[in-house]
This record gives sequence, structure tokens and C-alpha cells, in this order.
Amino acid sequence: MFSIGDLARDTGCKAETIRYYEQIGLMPEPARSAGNQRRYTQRHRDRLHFIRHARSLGFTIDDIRELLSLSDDEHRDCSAVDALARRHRDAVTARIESLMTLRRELDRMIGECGGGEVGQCRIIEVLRDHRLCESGHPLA
Amino acid sequence: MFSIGDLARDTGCKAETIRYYEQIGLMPEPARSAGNQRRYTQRHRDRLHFIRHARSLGFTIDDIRELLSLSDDEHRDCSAVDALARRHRDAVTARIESLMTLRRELDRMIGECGGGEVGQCRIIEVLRDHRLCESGHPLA
DNA sequence: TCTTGAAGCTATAGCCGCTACAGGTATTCA
DNA sequence: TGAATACCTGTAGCGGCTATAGCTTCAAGA
Repeated sequence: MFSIGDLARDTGCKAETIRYYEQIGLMPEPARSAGNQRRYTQRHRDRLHFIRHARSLGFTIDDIRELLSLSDDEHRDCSAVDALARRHRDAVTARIESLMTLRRELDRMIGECGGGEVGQCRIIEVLRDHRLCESGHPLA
Repeated sequence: MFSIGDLARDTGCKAETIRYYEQIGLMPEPARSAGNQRRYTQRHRDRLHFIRHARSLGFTIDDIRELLSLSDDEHRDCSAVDALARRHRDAVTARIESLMTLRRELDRMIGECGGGEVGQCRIIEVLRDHRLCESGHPLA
């Protein structure tokens, strides 16, 4: 049996986080010691590893809830898993693209600033007037 | 004089957001009509445009607070502005890189899943065991 | 066996940057 | 004048944790 601290050390997350996962129903309630402390099994440990791994890949808690429930039934067709992963990858791709647009614009602003006084600073000037932007980054 | 709705339409943000900016001290308190409604000047409008533009480039509220305060003094040296912008660009770059690492790993997982049953699904398998990851994405 | 310090417990509030109510008042246009 | 729309304040919620306060329990050493 593992204490909450064992699991925390093992997965690199904090005890508070594990309690939080329990509270939102992502981790099942474990057994308790005589003194009311949580006592986990290997199954709990595996589940927490799964959760942390999926989180580290950027899946949302709701995604993970679904992945866990899908993975429960070994004989189910895995197309739903596949679809969820693809959806997430596409969202990551979109996010990368929008960040690259931002970076292009930031680079341009920084490159055009030749030092000197704030009154002539290109960065401030561009921030004051979106029409000076070239990359068409969205204002919203 | 502009109403809060005028400013909202003009900048593409919601009236609630403008009131929020006032509440946190990012926008100054405007004058009020006889009936206690906010009445803005062109200066307010410019400031809000600046804020929204900087937000759309990913600057945090605190960054923007500093940019605004730096931009107040036209004769100040703009190196602080430059440094802030570079710092932000570097953070964006780091974020892009970490998202690209994620995407590589997601792509690999998705590519290896050949359909079939959940029991053989590579996506689930990888999520269960981080050692199956190649890209070395951070677990934390 | 006793002590002490670390680890655990619950409950609650805070982080960011908004957004969404609820329940009331002001303004505007026909 | 009346109806529709906009605006007001105050509060709570989103996601995914993190931090605190004030307590109890556990485990290792003397």
C-alpha cells in the first residue's frame, strides 16, 4: 500500500493535486488507514501515471476522463480513442500556428526598434496602432 | 463622449471586460452621465486599443501595466520596453517549442494506432507507459 | 516507551483573464 | 409614452491546480 506522499513522489505531482483529482472524481477514493490517511494500491498508481502522462501531453481533464472510460473496455473498438487524440493534436497544431503568427509580429516589432527614446520606440508605436501590424494576427 | 457599448464595439471586447479593466486599475475611471453611466473620451479609447492589441499579442495584464507606464514618459530610454518585449517573445518561443514536442509525440502515437480493439490500441498503451515515448516531453 | 518532526487530514480561498448571471436603472427611438 | 435596448452593481464561475490554516497521525530515533 502507498501513502499519498509515495504516489506524489512517484508521479512528480503534489499530494494536493492527487486529492484534487479525487475530489473531481478522476481518481477513485482509496482505502484509509486506521487514522484516516489514504492508502493506495498499484491500480491507483497506474491510473495516476496515466492521468499525469495524458496531462503532460496537454489533454484536458475531461478528455482524460473519457480516455480512461474508453480504456476500461479492452474489446471496444479504439476509433473513439483515435478520434479524441486526433482532435487534440489538431488543437495543438492550431495553437502552434497562432503562436507562430504572434512571434513573427513580435520579432518584427523588436527588430524595428532601434533603441532611443520611448517617443520613437517602434514597439510602443505598433501597440498603439494595429494597422502597423503585417502578420494579420487576430485582435480578439 | 463614448458609452461603454461604443468602446466595446470599437475594440471588439465586451463591456464586462472594460469594467473589469477598470476594476483592476488598468483603465482609469471615466466620467459618468447624470444617470451614472460611464462616458469615455478619445484617450480612453486609445488606451483600450493599446491594451487589446497587447493582449492579442499575448502580453499579460502585468506586462501591459508596465508597457503603459513606460510609454507615459516619451523621453525615457526605451530599453525597458525592448527587454519586456524580448522576454515575452522568448516565452512564446519556448511555448511553441514545447507544443511542437507534444505534437510530435501525439503524431507518433496516432500513427502507430492501427485501429482495432482498445486492448491493442497504441494510444492507450503509450499513455499507460511513458517509457514508450520517444520525444522526451516533460512529465511535469 | 516516549518524543519529536514530518507527513497527512479537511476546508477554504486564491491564481489568470475574463464571462455570465441576477435584479435593478437609464437611455433612446418610434 | 411606452417598449426595447443598454447600462448599472455585485457576485459567482471557468480550468487546473496551489496555498494556507489549524488540526491529527505516523514513523524513526533515544
